[in-house]
Amino acid sequence: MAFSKKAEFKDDEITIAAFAKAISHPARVAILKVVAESQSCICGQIVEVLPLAQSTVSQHLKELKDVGLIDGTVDGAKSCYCINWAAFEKVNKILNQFFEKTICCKDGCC
Amino acid sequence: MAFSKKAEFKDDEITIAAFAKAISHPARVAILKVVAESQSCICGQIVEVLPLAQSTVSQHLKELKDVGLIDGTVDGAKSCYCINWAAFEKVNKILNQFFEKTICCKDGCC
DNA sequence: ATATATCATCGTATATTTGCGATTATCAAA
DNA sequence: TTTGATAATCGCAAATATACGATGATATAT
Repeated sequence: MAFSKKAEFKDDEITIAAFAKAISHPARVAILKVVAESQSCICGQIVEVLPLAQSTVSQHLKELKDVGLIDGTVDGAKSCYCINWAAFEKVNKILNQFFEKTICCKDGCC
Repeated sequence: MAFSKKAEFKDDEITIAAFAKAISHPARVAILKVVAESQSCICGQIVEVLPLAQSTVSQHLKELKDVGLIDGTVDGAKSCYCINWAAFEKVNKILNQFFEKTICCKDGCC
């Protein structure tokens, strides 16, 4: 393979793909739901409800944090994760725009 | 790793992740745009506008076909790909619902 | 019938992701 | 200070994804 070709695409295509990638694993979808819906968003409580080890959950949390969907604050020995609602809405908007703007321009193909 | 844990999550989480995965690579985002917007949707023409080899594009097309986003019809020696607009709308709806339904239920965490 | 064009599939190499245990760092409590 | 709890990070193994050239299959053109 030698190297990835991802960078050779258009910016908006790269952005859409990156955001989609963030939610392209069930664990991360589940984490977002748990963090959004629970009163507290302590890492340990997320681990409890997921069928994954603590270190694995931590990695998924990091990925979501890297893309901006969640914020993490150190709260003593614990870490508190929260949805970044602004980013959350932005991702929704960008994905939605992709689908809305990709409209049928063809007359009779297929 | 031994085995994937994807199957241990909830159905809707798996579905959302699978659809997101389909558009988690810039090449597939680009392909969807090209197929939707071009008058014809011949594989060769898609290859022309992408920085990828024919076999690679064919693989990405297969992934999009597997998830239902596009249909492929053999047209003589050529292959004609089209957006499955029903599936396209469904994916948009499901992703959108995930974002819309994941609302803030917390009062004062973080 | 042979040659050419188009595209899917196979085989392969490399990159990335996923997952876990072990370790480390930090804070709280004893 | 030591102990325990929490969570990030490291190191490793295995699975998946990405990418391409080569090959195969099919249809068209000569």
